[in-house]
Amino acid sequence: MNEIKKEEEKSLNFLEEIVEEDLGAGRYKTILTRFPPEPNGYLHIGHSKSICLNFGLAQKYGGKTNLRFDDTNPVTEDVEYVDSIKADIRWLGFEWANELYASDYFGQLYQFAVKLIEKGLAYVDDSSSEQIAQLKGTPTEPGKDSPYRSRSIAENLQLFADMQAGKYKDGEKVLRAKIDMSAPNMHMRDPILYRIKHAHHHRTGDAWCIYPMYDFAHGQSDSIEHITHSICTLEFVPHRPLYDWFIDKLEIFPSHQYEFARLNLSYTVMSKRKLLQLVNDRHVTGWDDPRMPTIAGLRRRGYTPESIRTFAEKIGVQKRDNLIEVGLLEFCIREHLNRIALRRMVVFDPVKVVLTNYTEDEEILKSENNPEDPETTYREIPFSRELYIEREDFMEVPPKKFFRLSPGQKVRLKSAYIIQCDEVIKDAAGNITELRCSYLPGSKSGGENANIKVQATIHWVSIRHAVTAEVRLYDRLFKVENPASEEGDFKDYINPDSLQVLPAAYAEPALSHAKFDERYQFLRKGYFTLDKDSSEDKMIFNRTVTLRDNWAKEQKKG
RNA sequence: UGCCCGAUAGUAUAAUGGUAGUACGACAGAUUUUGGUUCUGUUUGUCUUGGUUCGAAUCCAGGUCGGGCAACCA
Repeated sequence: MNEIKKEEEKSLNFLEEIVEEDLGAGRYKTILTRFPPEPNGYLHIGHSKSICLNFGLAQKYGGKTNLRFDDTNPVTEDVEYVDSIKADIRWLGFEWANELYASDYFGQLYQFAVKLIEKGLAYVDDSSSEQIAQLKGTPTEPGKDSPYRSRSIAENLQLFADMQAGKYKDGEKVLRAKIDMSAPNMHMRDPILYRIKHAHHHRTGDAWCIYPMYDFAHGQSDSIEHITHSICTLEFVPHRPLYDWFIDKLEIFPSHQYEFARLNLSYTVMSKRKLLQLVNDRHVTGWDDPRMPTIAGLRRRGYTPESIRTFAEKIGVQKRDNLIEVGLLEFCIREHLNRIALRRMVVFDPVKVVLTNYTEDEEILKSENNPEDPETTYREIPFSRELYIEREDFMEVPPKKFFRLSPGQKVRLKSAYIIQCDEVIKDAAGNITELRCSYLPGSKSGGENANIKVQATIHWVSIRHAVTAEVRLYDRLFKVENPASEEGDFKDYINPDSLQVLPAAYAEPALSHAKFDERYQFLRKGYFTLDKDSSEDKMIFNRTVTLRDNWAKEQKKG
């Protein structure tokens, strides 16, 4: 009976449909995908969609995925990025079949170019970039042939060899495909195949002074590796005819390109160019600033690989432009952290509570590390006469639906006693400095008065036993949903309050053993993780995400 | 004003000629020693106009709107 239901739940996305169709028709025995980053920046959450798609597709259908660095432009690329990209993919939980570089194929690509020249399908052009742009025409007007277009095959062969041999300076000559200067698709108007760059390449060093363009490298690299499904983003759709043209003319393995819509996330930006600006202009502290949508930033913020993979799964994939609500990402991380995070009590903005009728020196109480854990373990929490509670958990004149502490009212201290507020002490300026309360004996867990109902349970710490920690609270980086589509400079929409630092929050002593790979829920506050800036004598916590907060919602309603 | 891609609740995503479904959100309620979690319920949608058909989100035609394309970037 569940057969049909299950079938429905597992509806395929359009890429899975293509793969199943190809496999079913026997076009391939097994599939091979690839993730092809250019090592010129850090990976971001948008890349994780592509990573999950490429690796996920291969995993699902028993195939493999190559990691291939698209390193055809030596001036923008660097090994720093190669290393970070590999680390990020591994952290996300994927392993590639082969680590490859487009630069591995420079020799073969050169031979492909020679073959095209020999077939009369490529020529060396001496025009300047301005002249080439001039003759290219516009989307609505056809282009015109270059004066160098009709050079003989022999001359082209010689000139191209000279280009490769370093006889010319940057920009003096290019190699172009001879296709159709009046093609309605701009990419087919004799695209440039090779340009001269006397630049040091991070892998091939100074072996080459000519470098292939993206269009002449990507498809051929796919083909060399026998990639069956080359999945990329929508902006490459107009490149596909060219991708196919090269494969056809070169008579090489027919890889096929398929395109999907890139991920856009609300309240952030997703282009490397913009992210680089944020770093360079010091709007953030680096590529791994916890407010950045980079994988490194999300990791430092406390996101888990599982949550990002779940997110990629949930957003699905299609060819229409999209703007995903960041709320969905937050849902995914909360869902995971709720299951794994250790509960701890931390007071951010303290107000002192003195239990006037508490006569013991101290006592040790117990509290769950994680109530969601089927095998719940417990930690010890010291309790004493003087405590801190959150300032916002007390109101002298409470509004209607305020359930917390107020004069004459009772609340429960989590895993401890019920207390009642008897007296409010203020300084000369009228600020509340201390709350004099009485506790209800026998009201702690297991006690004879433990079942008395109170409206709220709040967190607390014993002042004498508290440890301090710096807490960094993050908010969205931008004030608007889609900064990239807004008028003017996207940086004008940066949220000035995206970081709030609390130099000293008061935590229960159990938190002093915090570990870098551990996740914590500060009760009623949110999920936190230790930041890499922490030292032996100073703990620094990043807020990954807040808890859902219906009380805040209620307050907003007025 | 050329070529290409796209349009299903607020946001995503299914339904592949036959009951418009799911998730997130929102709203309401139950449970709760976290105003958390969990559970239950409610809410809102096929861009438009024609056509084909017994039947159209789906096929066809026109329109509208959104996006991409004129780097010696990828």
